[in-house]
Amino acid sequence: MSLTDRQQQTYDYLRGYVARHGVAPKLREIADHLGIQSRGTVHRYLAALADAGLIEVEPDRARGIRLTDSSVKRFTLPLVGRIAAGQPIEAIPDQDEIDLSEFFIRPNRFVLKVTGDSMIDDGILDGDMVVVEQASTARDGEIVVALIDNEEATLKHLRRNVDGSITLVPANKNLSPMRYSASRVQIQGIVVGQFRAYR
Amino acid sequence: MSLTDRQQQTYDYLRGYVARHGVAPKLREIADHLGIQSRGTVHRYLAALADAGLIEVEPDRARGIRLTDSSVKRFTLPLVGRIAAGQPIEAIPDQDEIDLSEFFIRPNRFVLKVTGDSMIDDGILDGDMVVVEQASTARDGEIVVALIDNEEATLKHLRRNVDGSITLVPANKNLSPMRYSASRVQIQGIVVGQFRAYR
DNA sequence: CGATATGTTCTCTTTTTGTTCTCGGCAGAA
DNA sequence: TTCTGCCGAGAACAAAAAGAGAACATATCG
Repeated sequence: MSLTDRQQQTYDYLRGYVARHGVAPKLREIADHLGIQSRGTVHRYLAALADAGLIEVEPDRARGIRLTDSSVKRFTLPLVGRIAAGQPIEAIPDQDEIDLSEFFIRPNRFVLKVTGDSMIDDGILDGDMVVVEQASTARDGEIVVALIDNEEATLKHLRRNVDGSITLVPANKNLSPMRYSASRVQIQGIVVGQFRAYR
Repeated sequence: MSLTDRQQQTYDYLRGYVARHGVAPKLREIADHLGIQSRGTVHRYLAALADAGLIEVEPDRARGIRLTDSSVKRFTLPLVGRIAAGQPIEAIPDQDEIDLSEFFIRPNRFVLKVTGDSMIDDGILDGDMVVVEQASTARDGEIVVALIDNEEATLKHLRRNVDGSITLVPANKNLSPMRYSASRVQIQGIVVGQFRAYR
């Protein structure tokens, strides 16, 4: 059995709403979206969707609609493929969805907003957000949040020198690496991700 | 079991308050925030939250509310502050959490993995992911996924010329803008975000 | 200690939300 | 044409939730 137009629209709206808000809408909200006044009519659509097995309804509960199994992972986006200059979009096999929470969300992580251009050659621009994992040590070459003399916090590449001192290397041709004794530099975290929103 | 709107609002306020002040608010403060007079009503919400396992309440204690471990939202990260070269980390007031789902997860969006260096001057590197919103038109200057002659897909800045033709502008000094008649260029989406994982 | 603030429990009323129903309009099929 | 299915409006009702506020218990602080 297939859905009518209105039932399909209701279902589409439901999925989008849940993706955006994490909870189901009220019947009134669905009615507003469909441009109708009657909650009763909406209820009939929901009954049809429940009948088709697409949703489950908890009786008498506000927002008591659940999407069944379906593709309702909240934090996933479809990963369509690879794009390159001069090539058509290439599909990526065996990976059709990317879970952003697995990408970024772990314990002991936090977000910093970046000001300044010291990492611009690594594609970390002024205004970008970086995801930082709390750590007091880091491997050579990693991007770290370092606190110098308990005063200045910076974002730099870490380089350990043979004599035990530490060099903090910016990713910006106009800036110079700075060398410090190990005691002056305290590592606060390691950059594990970066993101940016355009609008 | 899921939360009602008011319970959710109470919970959101709690999390923000704790992040800001380090301690839980009083019932009166919660009531003020919700715009109601009754502490009793607030208490009922707290009971529901405790029932859901999101908080623990120490009886009769002022500010005796604790957030449970499980109350860490899966898709939010604490936004600690701003980091700049040569400055300590600066706390950002009134914004304690960043919801990555609000940032990225919307209907009609998908992710592409970028190959190539054509947008490197905009901080979009080889291997980065871009979040694309499906669209057939775009405003001048926006980064778009464009299909040329139904064959080649590229990531470029859009520039509309006065004669109606379209110029696709790479963000790479070594590459040149390319001009096409409007009929040859089909816009498939607008880049609304970008992210990258380092390990 | 007393005074005040805060949390707890309770009842009552109002509002919101979901549920069920009837009615009529409309379009396409028989 | 009639019949049927889908749609929308809205009334009436039930359940849940919200809000107010009183009364009391406990904590906190001078």
